[in-house]
Amino acid sequence: MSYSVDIDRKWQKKWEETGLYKFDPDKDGEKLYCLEMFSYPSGANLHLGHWYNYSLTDSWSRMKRMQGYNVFHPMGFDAFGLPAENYAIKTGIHPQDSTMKNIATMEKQLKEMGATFDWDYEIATCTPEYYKWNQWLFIKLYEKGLAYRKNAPVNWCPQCKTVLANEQVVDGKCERCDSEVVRKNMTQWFFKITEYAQELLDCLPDLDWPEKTKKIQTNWIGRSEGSQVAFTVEKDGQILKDDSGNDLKLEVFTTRADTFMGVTYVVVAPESELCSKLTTDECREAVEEYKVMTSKASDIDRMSTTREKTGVFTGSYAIHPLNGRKVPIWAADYVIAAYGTGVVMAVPSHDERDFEFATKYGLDIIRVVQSEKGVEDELPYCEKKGYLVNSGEFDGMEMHEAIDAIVGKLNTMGMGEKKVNYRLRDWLISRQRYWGTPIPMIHCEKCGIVPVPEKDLPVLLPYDVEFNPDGESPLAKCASFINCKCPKCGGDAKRDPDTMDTFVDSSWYEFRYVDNKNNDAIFDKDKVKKLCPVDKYVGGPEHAAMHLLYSRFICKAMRDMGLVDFDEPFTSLVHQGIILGPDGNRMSKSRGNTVAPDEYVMKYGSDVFRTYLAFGFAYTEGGPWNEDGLQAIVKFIRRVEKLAEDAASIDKIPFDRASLSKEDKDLDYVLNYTIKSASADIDRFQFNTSIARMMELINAIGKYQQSGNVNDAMLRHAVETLILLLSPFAPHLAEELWCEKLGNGYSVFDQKWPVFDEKALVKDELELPVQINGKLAFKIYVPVDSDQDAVEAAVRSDERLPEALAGRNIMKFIYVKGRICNVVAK
RNA sequence: GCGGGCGUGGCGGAAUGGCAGACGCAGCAGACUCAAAAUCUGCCGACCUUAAAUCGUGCGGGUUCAAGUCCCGCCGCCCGCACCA
Repeated sequence: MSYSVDIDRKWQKKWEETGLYKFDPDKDGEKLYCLEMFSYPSGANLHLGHWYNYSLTDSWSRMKRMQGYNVFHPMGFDAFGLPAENYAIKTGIHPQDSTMKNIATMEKQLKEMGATFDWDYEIATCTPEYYKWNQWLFIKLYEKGLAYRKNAPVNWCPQCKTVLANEQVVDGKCERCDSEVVRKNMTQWFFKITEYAQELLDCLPDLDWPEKTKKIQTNWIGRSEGSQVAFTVEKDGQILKDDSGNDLKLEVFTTRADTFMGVTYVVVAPESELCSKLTTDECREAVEEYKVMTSKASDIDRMSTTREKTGVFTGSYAIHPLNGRKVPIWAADYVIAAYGTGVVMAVPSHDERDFEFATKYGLDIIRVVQSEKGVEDELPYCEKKGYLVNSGEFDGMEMHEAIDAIVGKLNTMGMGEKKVNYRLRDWLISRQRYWGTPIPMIHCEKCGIVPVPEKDLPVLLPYDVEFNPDGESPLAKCASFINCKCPKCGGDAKRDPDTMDTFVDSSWYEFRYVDNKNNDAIFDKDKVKKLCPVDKYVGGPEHAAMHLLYSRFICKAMRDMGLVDFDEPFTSLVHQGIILGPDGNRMSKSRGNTVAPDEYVMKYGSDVFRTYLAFGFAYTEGGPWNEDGLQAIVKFIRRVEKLAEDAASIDKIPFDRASLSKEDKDLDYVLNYTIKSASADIDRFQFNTSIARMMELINAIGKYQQSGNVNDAMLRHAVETLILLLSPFAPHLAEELWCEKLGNGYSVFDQKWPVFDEKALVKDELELPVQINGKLAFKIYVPVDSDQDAVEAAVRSDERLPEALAGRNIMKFIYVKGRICNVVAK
C-alpha cells in the first residue's frame, strides 16, 4: 500500500487506541515542555499558518521524544474574544455555539495533522472551569495591589461602539471597520505591569529569544534616565499652594537637566488635572476652548509629528528655582499626559519641538549649550554634547558634569533628583464586551468595591444577553447578572459589567495545561514546578510586545505570590515566518490568494503536506506558497517507499561496521554525516536543510545500489536510519514503513533517535582546495593528519602549480587545517 | 524622524571570514518506450560556437592572505515605535 491519506487515518486510529501520545509526568527522561501559542477558534478550519506552526513544532517535539525526553506537548483554545461576538452580531449565532463548534472542527483537524498532542490536557478559555481561575487570579492581583481602577482615556471606535485594545488600533484606525479611533475617558481596571518594568527589562538578556523580539520589548518598556525637577507656581500674583497648604511643586521630567538655565516656559498637557488648577479665571475660557479642540483631534492627527504645534497660555507662571525667573505656563497637546508628570520644561534653544513652539508664539529663546566653547551653533542645537553658557555658576561645564551639578544643587533645595522613567503604561484590561471573562467585582453603595468571595466563583457569563453594540457593556443590560447582593453588607449591589481583555486569559494558560482538571486551585504548585517553565515556545512574532510581555509580567506576579518558583515563563522562543499567497502577498480572502490546507491534505496526505512545509521555506522567514514544491515531496516520499521496498526483501542481518568495503565506507560516511547534520538542523528549527540532508542520503543510497557491491546489512541499516530521521516529518509514512513494510515492532516513535558515529566521519584522505591569491586554482588530496609543511610540499610539487602561478613568485603560504590553503604570489 | 531586519541564479532557498549557488523546482539533453507518463542518467549564474580566461551575492568604498559574511557611506523593501521631553 503506497502512501495516501488512508495511511494517515490508519495510524491515527492506532495511535489513539494505544494511547501512544499519553503524557506521563512520572515517566523516565528529562522533562521537556514544548508549546505552540494556542489557537483562536474564529474560523471553522485550520489555516495554513496553523499547519506551519503546529505540524513543524510537532516534528521538533517528536525528535525530542525519540531522543529520550519526556515531552509535554498540550493544545487548547484561546476561545474568548471579539471576532466570535461580531460573527454573532452578523449571523445571529451565539458566540458560545459557534466557538464550541469551531473548537470541535479544529480538534478533528489537528488530529488529522497527526500531531502528538495529549488531548487529556486540553483547555478552552471560555469554559467556566478555566475562567473561574482567571477571576481568581484577578482577585489575587487586586489583593496584592496589582489590579486597580482609574479613570483614563481609552480607544473608542464610534462605528463598533466599543473600546478597543491598543493592539486593535492600527495607525489610529479600528482594525476591523477602518474608522478613526477617538479618545474617551472611562473608569477602567488596570494591571500594574509598570511595577515590574525594570525586572522585565533586566531578565531579557538571559532569555533564549530572538534578539529582535527582545529589542521590541526593550523599546516598548522604554527606560529613560533623567531627572525630575520642580518649579513653584505663581497664579494671580500668589504662590500656589497644594492641598496641605505647602507651596505647590510643579514637577517635570527631563533628560537634559544641563539645559535647565535655558528654560523659558513650561508646558502642561491640556487633559491633565493640573491644567485646570493652573489656569487663571482670566484665561479659563481660552483654555477650556483649547481642551475641547484637542480632545476632538483624532489620534491620527495627534500622532503626526508634522502637525503644527498649538497651545494656549494658562495665565500662571513657573518660578525658576535657580535664577528666580518667572516663565509662562502653557497648555499644549504636544505634551503627553500619561508620560512622566505630564508637564515639561521647555528649552527652545536645544529642543526642536520647543523651538518650533517658541518661534510660533514669540517666547524667549536662550542659548545655554555650545558644541565647543565660544561657538555660536545654529539654534536649535540638539546634540547631546557641549559646554554650558549663560548658566551663571555652571558656565563652562561639560554638559554631563553640568547635569550632576545642577541636579545636585536642586537636590539640596528639595527641588530635584535623578529619576528613571518608563514608556510602559499599566495594562488596561476592562472591555465593554460580552464574550469574555466577567470581572469578579461587586460595586456596593455602602461598601464600595468588593471582590466576589472565592467560594462564589466562577461568576458565570450568562447565555441570554443582548450583545448588539450600543456603547454600553452588554452585561450591564442583563438584569439577572448585574443585580446582586453585596458579600459584605448583604445589601443591593451591582456586578462589574465589564469583561477582561482576552490577553489576561492567555497570560497564564501555560501553567493551567499542567493541571487542567484541578477544581480546587488554579494549579498544583508541585506539578507546575516539575514541568514549567516552558522549554520551547513557538508562535508568531506579532505577539512580541503584547502576549509575550503580559505573560512575563503575570509569571513574575505569580512568583511574588508564591505560586511559581521561577522568573520567566518561556525559556526559549522561536517565531515561525509567514506563508504568503502564491502572488507573494499576505493571504486574504479579499485578495483571493488563500491556500486551503484541507484540499491538499486530502489529496496528498498529511505527511506530504508537513514535509513540504518543512522543506519549502526557511522556517523563521516563511515565504510565498508554491504548489510545485508539493510534487517534489511526492517524488521524495516515493523514493523512500521504493528504498523501504528494497530493504524489506533483505533478512535482518546484524550490521557490522568492522568489515566494510570502500563503497560501504562511503555510504557509512554520508549516513553518519546525515544523522549529525539533520539532527542539529531540526534542533535549530532549520527544517529545510535537514530534509536536504536526507535527500542527499537517498541519492547516496541510490548510487550505492548501482555500485554493484551491495552489502545487504549495510543497505538495510541505511534505509532504517533514513526512516527514523524522516519520521518526525512524515509520522504516518514512517510508521507504515517501519512496522508493516520492514516488520519492525510498533511504534517507530518508541525507537531511539539515531546517533552518529564519530569514527565513521573520519576520512583517510582530505580533498583540499588550493587558492592563488584567494582564487581557486586546483585541488589536492593529502592524508588527513598532514601538517602545514607536508601540505606546502605537496602543493609546491604539484605539476599544475607553475601554470597557475603564471610566472609569479610565491610570497607566502597559508594553510588552514583541514579547510583550505592559499598561496600568496606576486 | 528613531530602532531593527532583509537584499544571493528563471524560482524556493544553502553557505562556523576559507571551493558562492548545497538540496529541490523549472528548463535542456540522453536512456527505457510504438508513443506518452512515470522512472533513471547527465547538463543547468553571466559572457562565449566551444574551451580557457574574465565577471558575478542591491550600489560605492575599506579591513584581510581570503568578504555573501566584518567596518563605513548610499539605494530599495519589510517590520516595530513614533511629539516619551
